[in-house]
Amino acid sequence: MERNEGLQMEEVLGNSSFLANSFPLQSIFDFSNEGDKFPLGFMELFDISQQVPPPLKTESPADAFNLPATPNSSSVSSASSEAVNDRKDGQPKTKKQLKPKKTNQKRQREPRFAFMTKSEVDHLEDGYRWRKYGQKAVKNSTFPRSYYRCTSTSCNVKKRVERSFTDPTTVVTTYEGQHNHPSPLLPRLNSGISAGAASGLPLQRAQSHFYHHHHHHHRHQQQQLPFSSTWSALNFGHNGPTVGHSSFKDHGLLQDIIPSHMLKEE
DNA sequence: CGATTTTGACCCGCGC
DNA sequence: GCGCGGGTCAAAATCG
Repeated sequence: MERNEGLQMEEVLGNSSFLANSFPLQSIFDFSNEGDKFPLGFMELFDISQQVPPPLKTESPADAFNLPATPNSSSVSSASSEAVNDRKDGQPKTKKQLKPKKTNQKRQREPRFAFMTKSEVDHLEDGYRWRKYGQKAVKNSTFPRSYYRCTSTSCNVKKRVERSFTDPTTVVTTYEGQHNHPSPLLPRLNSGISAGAASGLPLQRAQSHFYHHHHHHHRHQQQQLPFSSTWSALNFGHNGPTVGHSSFKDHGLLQDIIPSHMLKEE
């Protein structure tokens, strides 16, 4: 029952609310390891134009995110490498709608990383094309969670989007996997970074903060935003992510992105 | 008319 | 073994 990563993150976010006050939008990254071929902390990649001190032991994300030009702030969560669930396979029971997928292989979940962003639109533009393949109600939340998959063939990157229940102005976006192809959009700014992205570094575009004051006459998701501002690259920092304010080791939270006990706790 | 979204059925692991 | 909850499929409906 406790697998509400989003909520957990909210919690974190909530703790660092001061952050929210300082920045138009914020995000929380959640990833776990396994791709740390880069010596850089994600913060550095975050804003390549200016060097930021490594986040390694930052207790408060805010410190590290003292960038005027970078509207995004982040914290790390964790990812579970646990074999979560796969799809179907096995034998058709008595139903007719079974898909004969004879792959008994457990789909190992790829590391996931998530971040929260203040935004009115649920689906943030990130330079890739996605096809929605599902939507489910989130427990303890009135907002649903949407599941997207990268439309590029052979690219199995998945993305999950849900609005925070405790803070409806924020959306939690969780990415799973890495793109193995360049972004279909984007002018041409993948010079040095593309290499990193291609090798194993998830690259995520920071959202611009002037998101909302664009216009909001309807509730359509998918909104084009000015690709210009900042680029943020996420790097897995082996361990020692900065979440919330506590030291946050990798033994509790890093297991499964967040057990959630948001409202049930008390 | 092809690509994408919608949406209920189905799957699966887990806790009881 | 059943029910719950998260996740996925796929047919029908929509969109562009």
